[in-house]
Parts: sequence; C-alpha cells; structure tokens
Amino acid sequence: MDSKVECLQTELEKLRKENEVLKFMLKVVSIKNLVSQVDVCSRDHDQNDEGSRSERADLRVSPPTLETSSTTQAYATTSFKDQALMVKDGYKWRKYGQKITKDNQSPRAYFKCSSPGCPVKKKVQRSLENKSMVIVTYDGHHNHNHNHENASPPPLSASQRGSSSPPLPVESNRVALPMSLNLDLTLSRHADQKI
DNA sequence: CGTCTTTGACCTGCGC
DNA sequence: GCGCAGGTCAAAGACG
Repeated sequence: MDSKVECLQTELEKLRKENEVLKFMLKVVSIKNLVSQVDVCSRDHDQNDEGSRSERADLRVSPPTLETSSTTQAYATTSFKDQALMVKDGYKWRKYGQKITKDNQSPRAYFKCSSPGCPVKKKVQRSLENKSMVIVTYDGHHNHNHNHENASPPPLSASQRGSSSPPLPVESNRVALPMSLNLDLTLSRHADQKI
C-alpha cells in the first residue's frame, strides 16, 4: 500500500514538474508573439539598429547565444520527456545521427536540412544547466525558404528569421542576431493549442 | 511502399 | 603511432 502511495506521489511530482514546464512554455509563446511584433517593427526601420537589438535581448528568455561566421547557436525550451530533440523551426530536418558527448551526458542529435541541395546542418543537445532547455547549433545557411511540406511556420516567423536559421542567404559575417527562443517543440504546440 | 528514425560502425581530426 | 572524441554513414526497423 505504501509503495502505491509513493508511486502516486512520484507521479504527482512528475506531473507538477511537467506543469511548470508547460507554464514556462506558455510564457515563451506569449513572449514569442511579442517578439515577432517587435521584430517586424524593427526590421521595417533598421536591421542593424543596436537599440532594437537590445530591446529584443531584453525579451530573450534563454541565455545569450553564441555565433561564429557560419554557425548560429540558439536555445529552445523543451520538456524533460522530450528525448527526441525534435525542434520545429519551420524547416524540414532529417536526423542522421545521435551521440552522447563527453562533456554532456544528454545525447546530441545531428540533423540535416532535408531540402535537396541545402547544406545546412544542426546539432541539438539538452543544456547541462537547464534540462528543460536545448541548445541548437545551426551550421550553414539555407538556400531556400521554409519547406512547404512541413507544417507552415508559426506566426512568429519574423522573429524566427532573427535567430535560428536565416531562410534567405545572408552574408556569412552577419548571420543571426543574438536572440533565440523561436523554436517550436512538440509541447509548445500543445501549449499553443491551449491558448 | 516510401519516408523517417534509430543506432552501431566507421571515419577523421587532434592531442599526447 | 595510438587513443579518444566528435561527426557521419548506412542498414534495419517503425510508421503512416
């Protein structure tokens, strides 16, 4: 009997944690809407405007992103249960590998853009500090727009352009803006539906 | 039946 | 040269 109670308690604890994650997702979704509005406005005026940049940085929920000449690092939130590391960002990805790296026990997933001729790859790995967050590293630039066959990109596509993978070919030195959090995960879709 | 994911094997670069 | 770690390949299985 006691074991049953314990079992239920752990189950309750699990659900509580999941609930917290979902709450966080809801926050993220609402912020995403805000971000897309801000992003569209700022793009209309000046893409390189530092002011709008910092404004967006304030809206960022995830840690700062890193970027190099051809790689972009972004952060996304996900649930503890989401082991597949499937991050929906408007493009169609094909998973080609998964590894457990030395510095992070969470598996790192390797994806290629499934659009023919598109050289873009991405790595998705759960963050060490925050297990509900995944680090998405994009490598290269898409030579096409969002895949049509994939679920149409969420209304936050404007902000998506800012962070994850630029849909249009961009000069390699000014790839992505230091912002993130536009990546849709399975759970966030549920969260969207709930709204 | 076609597409996609999984996963073990293989390849490659790097430090010692 | 060797070993390790990260990245990629490809066969097998799952799924719609």
